[in-house]
Amino acid sequence: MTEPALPTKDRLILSAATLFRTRGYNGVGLADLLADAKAPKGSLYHHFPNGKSDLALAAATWASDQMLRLIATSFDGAETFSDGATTLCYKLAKLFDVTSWDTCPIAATLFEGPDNTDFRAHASHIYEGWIAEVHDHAARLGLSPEDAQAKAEHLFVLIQGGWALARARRSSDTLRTLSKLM
Amino acid sequence: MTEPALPTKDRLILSAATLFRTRGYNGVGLADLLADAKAPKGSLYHHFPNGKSDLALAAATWASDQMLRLIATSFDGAETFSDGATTLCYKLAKLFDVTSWDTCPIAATLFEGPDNTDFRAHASHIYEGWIAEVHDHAARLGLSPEDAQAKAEHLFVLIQGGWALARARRSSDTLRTLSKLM
DNA sequence: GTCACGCTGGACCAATCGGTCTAATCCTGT
DNA sequence: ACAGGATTAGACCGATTGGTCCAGCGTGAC
Repeated sequence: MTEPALPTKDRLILSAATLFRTRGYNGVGLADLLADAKAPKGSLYHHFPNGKSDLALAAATWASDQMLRLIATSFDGAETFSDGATTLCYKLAKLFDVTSWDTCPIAATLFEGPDNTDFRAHASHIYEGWIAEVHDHAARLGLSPEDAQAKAEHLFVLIQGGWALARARRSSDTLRTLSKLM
Repeated sequence: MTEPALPTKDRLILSAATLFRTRGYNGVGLADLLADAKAPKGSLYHHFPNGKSDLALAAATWASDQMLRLIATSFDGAETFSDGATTLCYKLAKLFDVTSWDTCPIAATLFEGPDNTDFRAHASHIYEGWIAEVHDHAARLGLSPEDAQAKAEHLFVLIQGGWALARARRSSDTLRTLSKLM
């Protein structure tokens, strides 16, 4: 399941991102995590001195970077904001089908942790990063700063909500029809 | 915190709904649950033979009923669909401020359980119930069946996504501006 | 060669997990 | 008053939890 060629630290992050995403922070024990990453307990606490919580922050950041890249590639070739938004929704739908993601990985990983303030701040920072990325593309495509901000937040809301409905129905179609709602 | 006058079974459901909502299914141990409900372990397994998972289903149903009632009261006095939707968003914003809800209670309770198929089916059924309730009000207010369904799903998506953003920002304002997006 | 250090492997720990079981108690119908 | 089911109270259980600790491994520099 996990590339054995990857360095241990990366394998831990990848396994954590995958498992937290599907079962939530509290739903995954260190035993499962280490078995999936094929790493011993010593390595975990060497790379992440604070253990599970440190790993969760790293996994969330990793997942966020993936999302940022998805946003960038969706809008890079777009002529209009609407085009970029539609492409993003279709890419997310494909991702939904491939990985059967159960939740927004950030929510699953960060909104349960023991140290709520740190986790919550990190989650908020990540979400604002996504919105900022969309905002920048919107501005580049000609929207006024206020319109760009509004559109970016609107798209965020649609994607979060659309993902929730897609998960409940186990169908990615909801995500594909999202762009019609903008 | 919990009314001592309520029967034990109801106290268990109420505590479960509250705790699962804020910390997620796996984030709450039976010890916390029983302490909050001021009930001994024997009572739990008397009223809910399958223990924690039975209780989670009951708690989710209870939370869903609350939401259905909120939808009904929002649309009952409304002249147009838009009016009802706006009222609902404002009521949810107030609820957000009062309870500091962290997640959609259904998602927090049901999308983690050990028996994924049962839990998932229950969650899906509950969500469709919300959409159906909105659909009926929309149809009553003059929308065609197709429009009513589309509007109901659109509102569901906006609320789910808007709640996620409101939670990250710790501000209910996001929910109040939602109705402008319909 | 050998020293030092980043990393691994896993034994071990107290605490907590969800769940079982039985005795005591409460309540209601007669 | 009494019977008997419904409910409560909590001791107890094995499994698992996240975390600590240290001995050993591999590999570079000198």
